[in-house]
Amino acid sequence: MGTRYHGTEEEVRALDAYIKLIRAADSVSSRIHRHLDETNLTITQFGVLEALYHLGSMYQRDLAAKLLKSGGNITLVIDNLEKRSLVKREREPNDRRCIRVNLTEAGNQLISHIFPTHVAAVVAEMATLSMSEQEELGRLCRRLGKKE
Amino acid sequence: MGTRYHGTEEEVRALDAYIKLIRAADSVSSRIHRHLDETNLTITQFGVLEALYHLGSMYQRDLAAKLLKSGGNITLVIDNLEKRSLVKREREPNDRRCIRVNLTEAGNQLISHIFPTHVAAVVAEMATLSMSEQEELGRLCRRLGKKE
DNA sequence: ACATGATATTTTAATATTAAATAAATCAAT
DNA sequence: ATTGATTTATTTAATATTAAAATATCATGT
Repeated sequence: MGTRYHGTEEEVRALDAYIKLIRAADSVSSRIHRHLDETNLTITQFGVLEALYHLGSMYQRDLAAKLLKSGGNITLVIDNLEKRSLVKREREPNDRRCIRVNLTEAGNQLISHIFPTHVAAVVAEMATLSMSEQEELGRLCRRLGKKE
Repeated sequence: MGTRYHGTEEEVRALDAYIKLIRAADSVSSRIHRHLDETNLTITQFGVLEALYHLGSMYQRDLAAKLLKSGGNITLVIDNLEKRSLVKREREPNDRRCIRVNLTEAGNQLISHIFPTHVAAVVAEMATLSMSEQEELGRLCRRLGKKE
């Protein structure tokens, strides 16, 4: 009972920073996305709508790359959004392997309605840190994420 | 096509820091846990074994709280670990609602074998940042995570 | 033209994850 | 002591997620 890990200073510092990073991302993200409850959107579904809203219609391949998800996953997420008529598929004539995903009118209405709420939630959540601290966090995280 | 979000400075900074935080946590965690591939353990399964290894036997309730997962999820994860004989369940005599989860000998062997690899991966990954940067990241993340 | 290889999507099988409903055990309070 | 509320674990239903296999399409080189 209670034998916590005792490593070198370097190890303890790395483990500590790592666990705090994971926990912060987890709890911040779940608080920020709480407003999605009313819409019955999952985080990934929101991510798809948001990408289409800001970048225009996209291939499933590009959605997968942008959202860091597998192709099979995107297929299912698009299926579920399509069932709710929030997006529609369209086969690309020039390259019939590809499928272009578009917002429907309903999808566009929904995301344009909830995106400002999302921004407000992000701002409120990050306001725990000062402006310069947010910038510092961004710098550190970018270096950590950008490895390969 | 390509209409990126244009908000106030405050909004852009918050959104930027937020997305970098999420991406860093995601990619760092997936790189760190790559070594689990050989063991066929999922991240949550690893989390359960690690908690039991360092804290001793625990109730499912406490595992759920520590790993920030729902009770139903923990039930399934323990099911799958139990199938592989890595943990065992034991009803608590004093309070028969509770179930105490223990490492088996095989579970103990496995986690004590892979934990040093895990630590090495964390150290290597976090070495992108200097010691003081790791500490700064930890401080910022702790404040962000600790809200409520 | 045809074989080969690469790419995009879908499907399948397994686990994760949550919310909600259920069942069992305990606790509290009159 | 009995009723009522709380707590713990399980089950169920739905979506997420990945890896791997299967399909379909395109591109290339001969």
